Amino acid sequence: MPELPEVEVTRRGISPGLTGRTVSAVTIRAARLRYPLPQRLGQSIIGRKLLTVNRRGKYLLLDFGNGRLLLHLGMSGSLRLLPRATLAEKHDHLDIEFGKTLLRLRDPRRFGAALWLSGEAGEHPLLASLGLEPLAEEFTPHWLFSATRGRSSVIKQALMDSHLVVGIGNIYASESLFRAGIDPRTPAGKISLKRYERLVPEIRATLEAAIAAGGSSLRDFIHSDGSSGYFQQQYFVYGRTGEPCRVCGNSVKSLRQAARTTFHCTRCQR
DNA sequence: CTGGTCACCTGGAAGC
DNA sequence: TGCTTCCAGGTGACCA
Repeated sequence: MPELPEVEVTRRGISPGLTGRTVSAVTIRAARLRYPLPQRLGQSIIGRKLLTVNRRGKYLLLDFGNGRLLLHLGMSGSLRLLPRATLAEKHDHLDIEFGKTLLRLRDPRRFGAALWLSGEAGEHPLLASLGLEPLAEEFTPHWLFSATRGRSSVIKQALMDSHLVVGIGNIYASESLFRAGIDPRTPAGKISLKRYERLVPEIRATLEAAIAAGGSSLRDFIHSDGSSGYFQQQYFVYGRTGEPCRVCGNSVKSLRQAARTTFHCTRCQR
């Protein structure tokens, strides 16, 4: 379930080995994921150098100078660096070869995306409407307070709205709200500035801790499936229905919000 | 414009 | 054992 931390760890995992390298081959094995795959990608990037690997929200942007390859991992996607000759398996949809190294996109549930953006990345509709980066300086308690005035939707959904703030998915929304002591059912527009002054730092701390946890497995990243360590961190509430709250011992509860499961502690979060 | 719901896809777990 | 059903999740589409 790649949320912002997993995508950032992926970026840090592939960037050093690929930046400045020249594309030697491209293989596409599927017609589409969320969107049709760019079947002519090879014509655009073979012989060109990868200049940078950037992240915007949960999107990765590989800049080749003449355009950018936008990648999204959906909920089951992964990117790995492998030796060129590594045989492809069932859900390996896209390979980009850089000499003897291979960048491989695997995505069993096909919720991910690969798009070739020949124009300015910011002009693409998928990127143009994105909200603030939660780790950027602009994401302040006062900004979130102002942006949510008049919103009747609950805070859990507001945090997961990528047009407001990017990168926070179901896991980190529940975890951040627990750490801030806020009931996930509270309307976002009714939360005080004082409470956002607690929530914003907790969002940052949650994301940064997850990046650090994944970062510790970066060394394995190159040769493994990239999943080691990411999800083995200790969640406070996520996926712990019926288990004791790590802070007060009360039973962790779950509920459905917008067709998603939310986990919370009714004693710690009010 | 806002908010709420659903489809997309597949593998794995749970239920029978 | 083997079949069926449910669930997970990010995001855009769609509707009220």
